[in-house]
Amino acid sequence: MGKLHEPLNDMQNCGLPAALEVMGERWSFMILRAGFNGLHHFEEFLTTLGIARNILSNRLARLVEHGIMKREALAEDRRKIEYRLTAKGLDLLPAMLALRQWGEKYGEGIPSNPVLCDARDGQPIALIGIHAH
Amino acid sequence: MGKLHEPLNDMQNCGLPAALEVMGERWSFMILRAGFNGLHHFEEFLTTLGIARNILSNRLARLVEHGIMKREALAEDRRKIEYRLTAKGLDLLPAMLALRQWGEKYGEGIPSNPVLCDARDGQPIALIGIHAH
DNA sequence: CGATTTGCGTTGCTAAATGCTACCTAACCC
DNA sequence: GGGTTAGGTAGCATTTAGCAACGCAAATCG
Repeated sequence: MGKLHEPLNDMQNCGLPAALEVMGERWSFMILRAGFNGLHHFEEFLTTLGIARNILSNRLARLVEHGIMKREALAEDRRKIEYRLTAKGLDLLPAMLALRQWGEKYGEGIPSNPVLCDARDGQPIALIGIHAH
Repeated sequence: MGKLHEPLNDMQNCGLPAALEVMGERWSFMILRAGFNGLHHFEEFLTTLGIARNILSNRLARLVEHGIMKREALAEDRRKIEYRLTAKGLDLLPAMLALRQWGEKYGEGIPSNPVLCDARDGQPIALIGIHAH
């Protein structure tokens, strides 16, 4: 693998704080996961996640504000708002999966169900890991 | 790539909440990153991260409690405590890098400095992504 | 030896985030 | 119009984060 130590002085000069500004808040990752699983509506998130209404409202607004989800009222029923992951949001899939796989590996009584399978051969995808260039 | 939708009913039955129980707390990932960068002592974390003392104390204790770091007093100077990543903690590297790369990709004015380079050819490692089995 | 510094942590208090419950409003349905 | 539904807000209790000060034992200095 590679060398592990980078200069210490650029501790701030790094994408991690930027990423954590939104995704570090409570529920952000769970909402993201729900989004990946095909949920798109306020009440769906609400009942599936067991989050408080005001928090969910706030979190969705922040995700939209940061361009991770987009908010769109349906033409057929303008009460209904669709929250959908943007490209920026979809790009969080590796991070989400890596975190999740770690949780499955070390968590108690968590079935390691493969989330994604290859469309060609039906095999589960590989673990998220470090790969050479 | 694979199919994206998994059954909705197992929303809880998933490694993500388990992972977020520790790593979802504020500062956890930043402390982890500091650990990967060779920091091992309380005051180092404190000054480098700009975190409050009591929070750092609490967060380190929680990381130790969850087996992500281990706490060991140095023989040479028993005041000094070494906090080191365990195997479980090191296993968070892919998640941390994926998050960080995402932050670099979309963050403003964040230099995409390669954190890890291949020891053989000096090339930066590839982006964390989804790979077939 | 006593005095001081160092490393790590705790305590007390204020501010902010979270969570619960209830309420609000516009859009749809009849 | 009256009732329902989807999304969101408001008020208040609880939890967590943050700041500054203090505690304390191991090391170091004179």
